[in-house]
Amino acid sequence: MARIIDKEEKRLEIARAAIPLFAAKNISQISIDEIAKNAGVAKGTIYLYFKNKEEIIFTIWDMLSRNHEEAYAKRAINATSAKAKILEYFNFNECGLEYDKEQMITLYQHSLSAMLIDTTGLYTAYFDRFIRQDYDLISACLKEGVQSGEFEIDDVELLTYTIIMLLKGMLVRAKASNMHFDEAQQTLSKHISNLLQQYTRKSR
Amino acid sequence: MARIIDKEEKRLEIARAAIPLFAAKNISQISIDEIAKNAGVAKGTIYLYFKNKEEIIFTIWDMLSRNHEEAYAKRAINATSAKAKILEYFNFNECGLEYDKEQMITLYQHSLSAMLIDTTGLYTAYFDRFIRQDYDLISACLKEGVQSGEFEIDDVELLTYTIIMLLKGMLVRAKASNMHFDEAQQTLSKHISNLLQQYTRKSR
Amino acid sequence: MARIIDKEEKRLEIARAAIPLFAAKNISQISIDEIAKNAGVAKGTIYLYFKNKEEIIFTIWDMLSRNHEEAYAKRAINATSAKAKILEYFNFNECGLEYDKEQMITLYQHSLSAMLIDTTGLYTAYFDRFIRQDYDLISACLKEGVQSGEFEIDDVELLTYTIIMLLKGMLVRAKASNMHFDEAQQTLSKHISNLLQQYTRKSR
Amino acid sequence: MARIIDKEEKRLEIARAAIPLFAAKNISQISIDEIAKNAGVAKGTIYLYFKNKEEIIFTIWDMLSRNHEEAYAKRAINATSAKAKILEYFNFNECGLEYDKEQMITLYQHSLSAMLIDTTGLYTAYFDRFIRQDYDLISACLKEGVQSGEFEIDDVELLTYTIIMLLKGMLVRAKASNMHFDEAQQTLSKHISNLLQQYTRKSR
DNA sequence: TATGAATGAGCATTCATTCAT
DNA sequence: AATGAATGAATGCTCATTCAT
Repeated sequence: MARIIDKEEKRLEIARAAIPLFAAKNISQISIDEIAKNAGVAKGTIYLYFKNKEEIIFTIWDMLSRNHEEAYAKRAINATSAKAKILEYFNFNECGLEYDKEQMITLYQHSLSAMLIDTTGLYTAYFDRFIRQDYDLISACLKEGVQSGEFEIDDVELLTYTIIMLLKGMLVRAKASNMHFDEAQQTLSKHISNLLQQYTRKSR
Repeated sequence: MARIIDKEEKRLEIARAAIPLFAAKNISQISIDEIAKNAGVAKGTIYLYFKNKEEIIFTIWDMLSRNHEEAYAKRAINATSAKAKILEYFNFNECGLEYDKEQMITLYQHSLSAMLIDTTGLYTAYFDRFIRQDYDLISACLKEGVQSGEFEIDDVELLTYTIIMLLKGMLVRAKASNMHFDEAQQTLSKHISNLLQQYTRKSR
Repeated sequence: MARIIDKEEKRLEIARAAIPLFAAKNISQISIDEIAKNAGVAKGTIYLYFKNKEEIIFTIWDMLSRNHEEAYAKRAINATSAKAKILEYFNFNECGLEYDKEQMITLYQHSLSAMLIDTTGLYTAYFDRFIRQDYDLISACLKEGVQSGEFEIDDVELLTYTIIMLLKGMLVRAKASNMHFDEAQQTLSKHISNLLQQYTRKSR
Repeated sequence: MARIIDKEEKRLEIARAAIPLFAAKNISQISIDEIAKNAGVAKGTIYLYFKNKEEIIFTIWDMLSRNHEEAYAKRAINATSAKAKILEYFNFNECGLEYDKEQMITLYQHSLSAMLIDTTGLYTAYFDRFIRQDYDLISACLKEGVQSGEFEIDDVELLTYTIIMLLKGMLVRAKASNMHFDEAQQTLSKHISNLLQQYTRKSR
C-alpha cells in the first residue's frame, strides 16, 4: 500500500505556500525552485501536482475567486437593496480571512498584468471568464433594481460594463498611486456608490 | 549643436523602429538583438543611445504621449463644450497618424501591464505622471463645465477619477474581449458620454 | 516452484507489454513510468522484476532471439541444401508470429544502435554473443555445403563473416532508406543468394 | 571596428576540439558545457557558431567526410584497376592525418548509431546522402571495370549495395568484437578484395 | 508483493551587457 | 562613433530510483 495522501489537499497546500511569492514578485521572476522550497518539497514534487508553472498561478487565482464567491454568497443574504448587493460584491474585505489583503490585491493586479501581455490566449480566456461572471451578477442586480423601482436605467448593459471597468480601473490606479488595500477598497466603493446614486430614483 | 540634434534624432529613429516589436510582443520577450537588427545598427550601438532596454520603451511611450498631446491641442480648439473637450481628449483616432492604431492600443496595454508588476517603482512613477496629466486636464474641463453651467457636479475630483478609471478599465476590457481599436474607442466614448450625461444640467 | 514460474511469467508479460514502446522510440526516450503503465503495474513493481531499464530491453531481445531460434529449428528440417538452410536462417518472416514484423526489425536496429555507442561493454558483450551464434551456424552450414560438394570455398571463415556483415549492413541500409520489413527481407535474401551463387559448384 | 575573426575557422576549431569528446561518449552524454570548456570558450559562445548541439556533430562528420574525399581524390589517380580504385575508396588510412584513426572509426560508428534510432529523419537524411555518394562512386568503378573487361558482373547495382553493406557491417562487427582501426581496415579490405575476386574475369 | 509519492541531479538554451578593436 | 564577439548566469522540466506503507 502506498502512503495515503490527499492529492487535492497537498496541491492546494503547495499553491497556498506559493501565494506570498506570487504576491511579491512577477510570475516570470519566480522559479520553481523557490516555490518548491517554500512548500518544503523537492522540485520534482511540484510536477506531481502541477503540469507547469502556469497551472500553479491559475490554481491560486481559482482559490481566491472561490473564496470571494463564498464570502459574497454569505453576505448577499443580508443585502436589502440592489445597490447594497452590488457594493457587497465589490467588498473584498471579508473574503479569504486567511489571506493577507495586500497580497490579494497584488495578486489581482498581477493577473491583470499577465492578461494584458498574453499572446497565447490562455490568460485572456481565463480572465474573460471572470469578467463574464461579474457581468452576469451585476446586470442581474441592476435589472432587479430596475424592476423593484430602485433604479432608473436606460441601458443596463452599458452601466454594467461601466461598473466592471471601474473595478479594473481601480486596480490600476491603486498600483499607480501606491494605495493600500483599505484605501483602494473605500475609493472603489465610493465610486460605485456615487455612480449608482445617479441612477437611483429620486422621487421616493 | 547639430551633433546633438543628430544624436537625438538617431535615438528616436531607433525607438521608432522598435515600435512594431514592442507592439507585437511582451517587453521581456524582445531582445536587444532584435531591436538592433530592426534599427539597422549593431547591438553595441544601442547602448550608445540607451542605458538599457527599459529606456527604449520609455522613449517610445514618451513619443506616443507627445503625439497624443499635440493632436489633442489642435482638436481641442474646435471643441465647443466641456463634454466635447473631454471626449476629444479620449479620442485616440487622430494622434500619431504615422502609427498603426492597433499597435498603439497594444503599447498602452503593455505599459499598463509593466506598471502593474513593477517592483522597482520605475514604471509606477512613470505611469503615475500620465495619470496626473489626465487628472489635471479632465478636472479642469469639468470645473470649466460647472462654471459655465454645462455640468452640475458635487465632487469633481471623484468624477475625474471615475473617468480616468474608465479609460484604464476599457484597456483591460478591450484586451480581455479581444476588441480592435475602433470598437474599443467607440465603446469608451459611449461610456464617458453616457456618464457625463448624468451630470449635465437638464433644464436648458 | 509454481511461484517461480509465476514470477518468470509476469516478468515476460511486462517485457512483452513494453515491446511496442521499444519499437516506437529510442531506449533513452522511454520512461519506466510508461513501461509500468503499459504493463498495468506501478512504477515500483517494475523494480521487483528488473534491476533496471536495461534488463528489460535485454529480456525483450532474448525473447525475440529465442523465438527466431525456435522458428528456424522447425523450418531448417525441410531445407534440402546448405544454401537453403542459410537463407532460412535469415528468413525472419515466420519467427514470432505474435509480433509485428516492423516492430521486430526496429528492435533489431535499436539493439544495434545501443551496441554501437556502448561504453560499458554490457551491450557489446550481449551483441557479440549473437554474432558468435550466427557464426557457428553459418560456418557449419558452409562447411556442410563444401563437404557435400554444393560449395567450393577457399576461406569459410571469411565468407561466414561476409554473410554476417551483410545482415548488419542490411539493417543499416533499411533504416537509411526507410525500407519496410518485406523489402528489407527480400533484398537481404537476394544479396545472400547471389553471393552464395558465386561459391556454388557450377559443374553439376 | 570589431575584432577581426574568421568565423568559419573558429567554427571548425570548436568542432575539432569536440572530436575527442564525441569519440569518447555518446552524443546525448556530452553537454554543451563540456564542449565549450574543451574549446576554451564560454557556453554562450558555442551558440554564436552553432544553432544547436546537433549542428556540431554534423559539422564534425562533414569535416571527416571532406577529408576522406580529398585523400581519396589524391590516391585514386594512382589506382590502376577498378578493383584498386574501390579498395582505395575504402582505405581510411591516409585521410585526416591530423585525426586519430581510432577516434575516426568511433565517430563513424556513433553516426551509424544515431541514424539507427533517428525518429526525426534528420540523421537518416544526412546518412542517406553518404550512402548515395558511396553508391555513385562504387557503381561507377564497377561499370568501368566491366567495360574494361576487368569484371564480369550480372547485376552491378546488387554488387554495389553488397559492398556498401559490407562497410556498414564491418563497422558493426568492429565494435562488437572490439577491433582496433588497423584490424578493421585490413579485414574490410580483405572482404571486399575477396568478393571482387569472384567477379574478376579469370581468362586473362 | 505491490504501490506510487518523493527525490534531486542534470542540461540545453537565451540574452543583457561589456569591451577590445 | 560604431561594431559584434564574448560572456556566463539563470531556469523549467524529466526521470531513474528509492522506500515508507
